Amino acid sequence: MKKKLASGSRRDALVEAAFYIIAKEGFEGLRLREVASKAGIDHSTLHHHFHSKRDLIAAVLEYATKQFRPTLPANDASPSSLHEHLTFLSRMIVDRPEVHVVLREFDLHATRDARVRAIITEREAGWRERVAARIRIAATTGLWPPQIDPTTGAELVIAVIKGASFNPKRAAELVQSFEQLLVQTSTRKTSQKERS
Amino acid sequence: MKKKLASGSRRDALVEAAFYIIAKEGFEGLRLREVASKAGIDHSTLHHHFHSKRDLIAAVLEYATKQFRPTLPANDASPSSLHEHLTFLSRMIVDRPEVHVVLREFDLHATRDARVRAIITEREAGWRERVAARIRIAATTGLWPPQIDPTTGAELVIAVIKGASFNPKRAAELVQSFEQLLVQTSTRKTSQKERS
Amino acid sequence: MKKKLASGSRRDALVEAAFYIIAKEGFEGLRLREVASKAGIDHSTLHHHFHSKRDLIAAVLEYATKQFRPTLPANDASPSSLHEHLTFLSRMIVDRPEVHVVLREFDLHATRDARVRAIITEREAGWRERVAARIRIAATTGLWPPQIDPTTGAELVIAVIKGASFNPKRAAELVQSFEQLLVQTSTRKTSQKERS
Amino acid sequence: MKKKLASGSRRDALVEAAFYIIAKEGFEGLRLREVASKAGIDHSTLHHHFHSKRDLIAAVLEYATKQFRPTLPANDASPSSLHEHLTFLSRMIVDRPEVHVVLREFDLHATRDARVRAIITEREAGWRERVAARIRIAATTGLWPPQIDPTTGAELVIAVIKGASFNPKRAAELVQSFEQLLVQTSTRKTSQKERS
DNA sequence: GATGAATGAGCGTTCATTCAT
DNA sequence: TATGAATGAACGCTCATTCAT
Repeated sequence: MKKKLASGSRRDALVEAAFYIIAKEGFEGLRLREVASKAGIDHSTLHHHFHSKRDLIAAVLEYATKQFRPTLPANDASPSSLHEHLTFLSRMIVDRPEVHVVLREFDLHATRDARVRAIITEREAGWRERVAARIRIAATTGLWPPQIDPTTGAELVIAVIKGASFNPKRAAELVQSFEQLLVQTSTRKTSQKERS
Repeated sequence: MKKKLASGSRRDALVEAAFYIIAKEGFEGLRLREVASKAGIDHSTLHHHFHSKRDLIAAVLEYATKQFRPTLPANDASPSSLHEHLTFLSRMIVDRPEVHVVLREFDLHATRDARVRAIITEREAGWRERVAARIRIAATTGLWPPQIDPTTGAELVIAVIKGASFNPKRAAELVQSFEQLLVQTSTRKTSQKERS
Repeated sequence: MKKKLASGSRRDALVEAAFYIIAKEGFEGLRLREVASKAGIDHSTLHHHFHSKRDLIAAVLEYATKQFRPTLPANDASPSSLHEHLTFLSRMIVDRPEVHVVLREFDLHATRDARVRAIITEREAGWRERVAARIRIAATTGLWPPQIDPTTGAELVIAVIKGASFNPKRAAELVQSFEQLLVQTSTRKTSQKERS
Repeated sequence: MKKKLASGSRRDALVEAAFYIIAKEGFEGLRLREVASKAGIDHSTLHHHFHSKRDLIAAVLEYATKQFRPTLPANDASPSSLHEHLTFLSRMIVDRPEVHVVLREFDLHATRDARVRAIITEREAGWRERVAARIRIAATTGLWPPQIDPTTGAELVIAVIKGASFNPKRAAELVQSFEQLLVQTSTRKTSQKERS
């Protein structure tokens, strides 16, 4: 006998199953039958929860991006909030590489699926803004080089994170050395100001 | 009437067709019938040139990585060789975004296909070494911050390029601002030395 | 409109269709699409009932061997049970030559398919034993020449039946003359005993 | 460099290769590419020797039946010629089981290919006649029971041989016990005559 | 909501055959 | 003779989806 689950949790189980399959096999390896069987239900029942494969995929994207939320450091206004953000992200890459791997799959998938593209674009816009905000704060305390404008800087930060996610083993040191570039520049800048 | 092509060119046509399909549709959208018809031959003839789909995929990977070779700036020993490399790569992302998109597809695909993984690993090791070598030169002329060791630095450079390839529109400015971080750090460093 | 059939009967229909195709075309001529269309369903539905072609083939083998069961004379202990068995088998060859033809196909196929081989070996061992048992009874009543041991005799009987199945038109007279060999030997034996 | 072979020997090599493939894999497993590569030539060259697959198959049948010729005991008129024939055939089954296995494949194949059927029918008619002739001689010397007419007897002999060919391991003892049936009947018969 | 049966498009691959060289 | 390239039909099998129960 299968355990009866609360209304939404069967849906959640399906999304999680799909998430892990995409992480392991990529979009090429995503088969609804396998998703359903991982969630312990018949493959035709899956269609009661998701009208089509694309619906499930969209739900997986939502799930993947939400992985960040619950653990995101909230103190956005702190001078070290950029550092905290980078630390958080590089830890995510190390501890849960699947999350970033799946998101990279979605980045590439976005060009082929308008629905995915819309979600990705919107989420990324939000991320970019928040990073830019943290950069602005960091800039005021000498933790970000002022000659690099926050918007482009946010783009660079995002690129470093995405790039690092392809190499989870070295992601931590890689992000750390990126931060060295920022901080030493700023420190020096500060000391110059102090000297003058 | 069958078209007659020089030996090998049919094969090349198939590889190029597959390359562009992967760029547009991803691995999920790669169908041998479509590849063959794009190359103007019957789909069963494709198997005369490539034993299996995996063989074709491996050939596409070789093709994609070779896209860099012919246009790579050769002057490796120049002090600005790192800058030239970065400029070259960011231009590639802008001018031929497909090449990097396909390579990102392969990065993700590598985890699922040992043959692809082997090629990717080997090529990337070569790239990493060459970048590290350029970094060492740059470090001697103050174009690279000496506190960041060349090996980790190469990793960082690669991450920036890979990350930038997801955003071709802003790749140029993004890479440029990354270089600003390097140069200004070094410049300042230099001026410090001069001051002392 | 889809036809609705009682559960299992679709499966049976597929097995029977495959059986008759093998009888007519041999294993070389067995195509799943043809099997499915003979059973009135789409060829992909066949895979809902049989995971693979080999599964279907195994089911056909079970079906073919079961053709004997329902009509097998049960009175194994009767002195004439061997005769009844031979009569039954030669009638089968005449009336339903396909059954034996398919079984000969399986005999040859067994060397190439371990699953088929296992089933064939097991069934044949059972057959051999039952024939040997009937021979033992026949021997006690002078209907089997005692100088031929029942195990080898069973082998001989099976060989005669298999050989006869290649020539359905003359199978009856052929088996009959084989029995003449047995009976006359025994009769003579008996008369010898009587004389002594 | 391939050795140049005399005109017919390449053809022979193809036929032999096909023969052994049929023995091992059956008609289902017979692929011209494999035949050609076993004979050391390109698969399209095979079509210079055999117009079609059916032509090759017909040639294999000729080859298989000819396997008997060179070693067939010639002394047809000897009283023991039937015994010699049976001994020869059962030895063939033991020593070269492939020959009989292939012939059984052809027996079944005959129903589907008129050309094969014609050859088989003709060869078998010849065989049947020769066996009947030997039986007639044996009958005159008490080595065949006179109440079984030579034509039907030939059929029985052929059936025994065909049936035995499915079980090469026991073919020898099986044929031997068949002969016991014949000889003892006759011997007894003879002794009866002597007694009377 | 859950299931089993069914569908149809399509996939990678095979293979006998043809043809130009 | 021999080969490599090409063809087209067909094969076993997959998979998202539909539908009646």
